[in-house]
Amino acid sequence: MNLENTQIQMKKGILEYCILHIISRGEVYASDMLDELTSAHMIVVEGTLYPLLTRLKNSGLLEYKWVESKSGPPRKYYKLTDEGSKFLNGLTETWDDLVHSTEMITKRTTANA
Amino acid sequence: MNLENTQIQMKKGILEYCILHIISRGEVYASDMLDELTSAHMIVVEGTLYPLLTRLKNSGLLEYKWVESKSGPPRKYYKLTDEGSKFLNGLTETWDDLVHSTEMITKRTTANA
DNA sequence: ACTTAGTACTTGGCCATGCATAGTACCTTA
DNA sequence: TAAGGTACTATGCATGGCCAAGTACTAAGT
Repeated sequence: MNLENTQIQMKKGILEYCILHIISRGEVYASDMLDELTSAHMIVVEGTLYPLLTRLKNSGLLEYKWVESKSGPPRKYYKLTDEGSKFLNGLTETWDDLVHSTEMITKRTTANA
Repeated sequence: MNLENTQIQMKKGILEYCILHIISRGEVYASDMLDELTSAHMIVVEGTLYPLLTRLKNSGLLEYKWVESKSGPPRKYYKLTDEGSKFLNGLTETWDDLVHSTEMITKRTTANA
């Protein structure tokens, strides 16, 4: 039980939410997402992102099309399906609730025993 | 891959943070924590809380003392160790960073492709 | 004494997901 | 042909929240 491990645990599920949000704003491929996540200081590695995208696609929340690239192999450009949009709405509510609940606890200063 | 499952995943690690925070404000036992978590709308069940407390104690972040009760079996009253206080400080920073990073992504409205 | 209900804590196994690591495949450049 | 970069894939592990069942102690009713 160390800090680094808890950081990892805290990220579980949140990443899914962030990824769906990024894709909701326009068609992107994996490296675009990594760039944006990195610039927001949300560290993610390939080995996490690619399996997540595959899971989301297999669940019907995402779809992609192959697009030729001028500098390398073709890329998968992702976008949300209708189901993905609905799912994202649900996640947004869940996340907002969670942040709010956490604030109710951590902003309290009086004891309760 | 459904909403309920993602809610569960999102809670990973965050609960640990909330529990440590509650204990940091005064000695409490498990039911006190459940009451406060419930009133903050953070749903937690016994089967989650008790193992978590045991893990935190075994890691040296918590310590407890038995206190007799007038209405049932004795209770374990928990408090933070010095190490637990330091750990909580680290978690606070991690959580604030994570919330901030998530906001940077979810409050953006312009596309990036 | 015995049963019933309530409170407090324990234990074992399941599952999803982030991560580490290694690997495949394609393109460009020299 | 070789070297390097880019993009995607596959396998297996560790963690922690959950479920379900169980133990143990107290109080109240008969």
